[in-house]
Amino acid sequence: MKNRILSFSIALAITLLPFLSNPVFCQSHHSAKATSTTNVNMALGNPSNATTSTVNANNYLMQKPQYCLSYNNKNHIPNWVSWHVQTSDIGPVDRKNDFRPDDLLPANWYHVSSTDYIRSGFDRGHQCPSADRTSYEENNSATFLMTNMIPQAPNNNRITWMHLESYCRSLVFQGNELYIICGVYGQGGIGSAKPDIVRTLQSGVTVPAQTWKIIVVLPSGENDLSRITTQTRVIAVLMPNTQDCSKHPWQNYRVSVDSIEHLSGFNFLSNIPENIQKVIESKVDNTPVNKQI
DNA sequence: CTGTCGTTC
DNA sequence: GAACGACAG
Repeated sequence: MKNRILSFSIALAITLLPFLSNPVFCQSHHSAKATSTTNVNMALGNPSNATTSTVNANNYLMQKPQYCLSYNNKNHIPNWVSWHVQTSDIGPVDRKNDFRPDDLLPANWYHVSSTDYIRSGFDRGHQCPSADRTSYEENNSATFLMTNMIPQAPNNNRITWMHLESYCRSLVFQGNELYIICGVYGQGGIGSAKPDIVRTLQSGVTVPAQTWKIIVVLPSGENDLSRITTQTRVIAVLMPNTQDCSKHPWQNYRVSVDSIEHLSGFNFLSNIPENIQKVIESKVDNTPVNKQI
């Protein structure tokens, strides 16, 4: 009996240790300024008022140490995924490639599997990128849950979108931390299998028409949203989920946050004071980007 | 030319 | 596990 309790305690400690030492998770506890939420990954707000009620199946909130999302059970893809990235999130861990269903979805819902995208002409496109979560194995592994994936046209995913992801990481290495949120809009994309518009994969997963992303750039520092001012750089893009997306670099797809709000009906950056939101959401980023990334 | 990143099969 | 494409350096 004694041994059992002892071995259970050890098992518990082993289970909890990586979790408790995970900087992403720990930081979520002292993001004092994040008002309605304690998770650093959605510190700037919950753009669709997603909830953890299973009744709210098409706007179902999932909070993970690595990222947060609103899941759409009708479309079988997330409405949006939100995360925070800083230098400590990027480490030595190899890409795990363990694409798999997300067991944390309610048991009676359809669980998208890794094979649902097979031969569809669309990539299993990460929302929170693998390369933004390489500090610990479990953090990288978490990005391969299918609730973090959308059917993404290969040229969108591997070229234009990836260049923006790389550019974001270069901003982190230059001494910034980023609050990122991205998601989908509409239905019907053009993948690599045929030149026609595809509305759903054979497995029933919705193919979005557009992908969008919003990046708030802050110099690395204490996790305090009061540092966000009218001068804070915000990059927002909206691009087609098609193969010819890559005809232009991501810079050409820059828009205002306002325009994505009008399109989607979401309310972004809602934890920032209104007067500041007003200014930074109406601008279109025009910072020159030297390299072709 | 090698390394990185995101993929497919 | 092998191979691919698009870069960056």
